[in-house]
Amino acid sequence: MPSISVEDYLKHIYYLGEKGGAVTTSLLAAELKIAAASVTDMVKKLSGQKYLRHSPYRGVQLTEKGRRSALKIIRKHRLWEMFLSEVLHFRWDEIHEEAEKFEHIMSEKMEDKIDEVLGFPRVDPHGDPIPAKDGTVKTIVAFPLSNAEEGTTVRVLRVNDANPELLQYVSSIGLSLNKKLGIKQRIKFDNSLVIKIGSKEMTISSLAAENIFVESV
Amino acid sequence: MPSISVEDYLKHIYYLGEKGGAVTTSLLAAELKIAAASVTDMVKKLSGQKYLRHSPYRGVQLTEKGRRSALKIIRKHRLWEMFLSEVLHFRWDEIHEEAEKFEHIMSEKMEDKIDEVLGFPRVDPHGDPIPAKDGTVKTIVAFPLSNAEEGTTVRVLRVNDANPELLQYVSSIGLSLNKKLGIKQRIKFDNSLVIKIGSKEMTISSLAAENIFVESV
DNA sequence: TTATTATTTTAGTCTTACCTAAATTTTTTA
DNA sequence: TAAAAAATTTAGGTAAGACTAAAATAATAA
Ligand SMILES: [Mn+2]
Ligand SMILES: [Mn+2]
Ligand SMILES: [Mn+2]
Ligand SMILES: [Mn+2]
Repeated sequence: MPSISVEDYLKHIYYLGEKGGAVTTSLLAAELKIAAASVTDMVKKLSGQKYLRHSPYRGVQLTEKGRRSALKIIRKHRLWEMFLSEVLHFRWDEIHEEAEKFEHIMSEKMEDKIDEVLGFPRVDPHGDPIPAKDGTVKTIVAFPLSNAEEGTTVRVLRVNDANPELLQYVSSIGLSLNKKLGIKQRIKFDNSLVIKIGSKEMTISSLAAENIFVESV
Repeated sequence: MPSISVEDYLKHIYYLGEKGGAVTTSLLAAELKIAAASVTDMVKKLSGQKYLRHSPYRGVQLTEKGRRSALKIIRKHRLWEMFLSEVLHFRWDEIHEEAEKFEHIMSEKMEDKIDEVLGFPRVDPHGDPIPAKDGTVKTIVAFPLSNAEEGTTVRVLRVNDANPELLQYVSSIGLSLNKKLGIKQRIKFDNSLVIKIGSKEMTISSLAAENIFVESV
């Protein structure tokens, strides 16, 4: 069984890999909030255990074994978020942090029970896909709200769950998954957007819009 | 925050203390399945942090601080067992082991949510009291079934939850919490008991009877 | 294309929580 | 009540996973 640290490394390497581009030591160090030298140590260990390939000075890439392990943890994380939200009625800005701990100690039996109680959900409360047991993940085709064009209408598919303050803010303006938004105007000066939710118009900053993912409608 | 190891030490020191008698290094070592020398190390550390008092070569005793910490963990453990049993429908022989891990990572918020969802239970699925938040514990007055007298009737109040096989066996003979038992006969040779549950008579070994706690009725 | 800067790795430590073997203290037995 | 046995502590180590500082390598700028 991989340790909690190993699981966290694998998960974050997977996340960074998904974003595209090389997964470098410094990127990982920033993501995990661990010194670069420590990351190098661990990377060498994980490489020895065939979880990933390491080209010194270049970066890392998960092997199939590493990818599978990462997806197992991500599945547990997202199922647990769903459970916290649906069954224990936690707010959607609270669940990510709780899930960060539970993902490491959930047995497979617990994973199955929760999956069943929830009715085998495919998507977590932030719109992220829940990887299947066989290692399949549905990719969600969405683009950042910040790229939406003036005059179009979009639907919210996903919100970055790593920042509770973003999630609180997003809720507070009445925005949630599957809501439709009208893109009224883009402010040149700071790239903020004037959007319409239901009958209300409001302005949303570029930073917030970069973390909200939508599809054209 | 105490580490997982520290929490386990405190919890098991509390358990041993409850049984009466001195809590010695060797007792703790056996309980925790850790070498005696390692226990001495940790005991010195915990003593330095005022979780307990240590008389070298004599044993340890929790301070009020230590007792409080122990009860917090035990509360989480038993609430979690309740939750696994009531909400996720785990069998009563499975829940103790799962709870051993979760007790260490449950936040206070999670503890409160679960308490609420369960309707503020006082007793766990094995009949053990759930300590209150203020550090109060209801003592359950019960004696081992192995001490019951021939010809009496008793009610099951508690079953030792540390051994899954015992729990499976206990269920399989139709025995559960609050069931009434007639004590028909004690076999001198091996101290086994002939008991009556409902209309069925059966024999139960002395070892099993020592782990089932009852009251006279 | 060389010099400067940034990134990555290596070397050497630290802490936690364990271990075994040896020394010390307490308890039991003769 | 002294010797033997058992329990406990001390001494010396290990492994995991972190750290800082220094050395090596790669990327960028002059
Ligand atoms: Mn999350
Ligand atoms: Mn999520
Ligand atoms: Mn238990
Ligand atoms: Mn229990």
